[in-house]
Amino acid sequence: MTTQAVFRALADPTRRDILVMLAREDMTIAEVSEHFDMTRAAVKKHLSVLQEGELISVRIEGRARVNHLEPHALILASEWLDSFRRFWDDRFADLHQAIEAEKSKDNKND
Amino acid sequence: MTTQAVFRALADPTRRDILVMLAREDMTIAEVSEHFDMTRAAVKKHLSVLQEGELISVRIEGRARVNHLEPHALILASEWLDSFRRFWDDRFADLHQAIEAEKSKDNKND
DNA sequence: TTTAAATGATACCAAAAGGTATTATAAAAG
DNA sequence: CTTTTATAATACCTTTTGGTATCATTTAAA
Repeated sequence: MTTQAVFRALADPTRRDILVMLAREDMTIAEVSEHFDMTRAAVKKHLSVLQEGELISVRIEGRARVNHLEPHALILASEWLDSFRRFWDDRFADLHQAIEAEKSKDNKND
Repeated sequence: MTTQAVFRALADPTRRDILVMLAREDMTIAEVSEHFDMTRAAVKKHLSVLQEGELISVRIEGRARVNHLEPHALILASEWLDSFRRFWDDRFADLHQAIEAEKSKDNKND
């Protein structure tokens, strides 16, 4: 697990969506695929990238592969970002409202 | 500024290194380039990506372009990750030591 | 045991990413 | 004005990325 593997995994919007989905419940490849307009093979590739970055783990149940969120690696990214916190902490309150506005725009664009 | 633009900007190790450098002091393209084994043009491209993600701003001083860290966008990424915090908070203490070990390996691999 | 379901594996393709080299501009210095 | 410095812009190249299609493999079900 490297910082690079984690940030690379987070760089794709499909993969970030998959993480959000897996935060709610474990899912098979087929179940994850239902939520996207792409082939199962493409989704499988994204899941492989997430697994390489160790953001998810997989357990095999019969013929199914059940994907499970592994938050461990996310801590790495979170801590990397935290090292910049001194630059924004003192004006965080001022910025908070602006960020909320940005985030609502975001949902339409991502 | 979108979540996508921010995570895309963070996906490259050179760009993350640039952010760390700019956290210490504002720098021109030439100054940033001195720290990397690539052409100024390549560094300029990375700076453009960082600017598109609004992780840096640029002010023009004569013929120089001075790059400046803008932590605002980093908050967006930080908050996105924080939404997963409930998955790791209760076992954070257990994981902390393992993460420190991972990070020291990291510095060699990134 | 045949068949259907879930996934794995491979080859292939187009677009994007990361890089170089080259040429053009704009501003400071002599 | 000429020259040097700092950067911009463009064309080009190679590798990676995100996707498809196809075929093989494994497991559950009829």
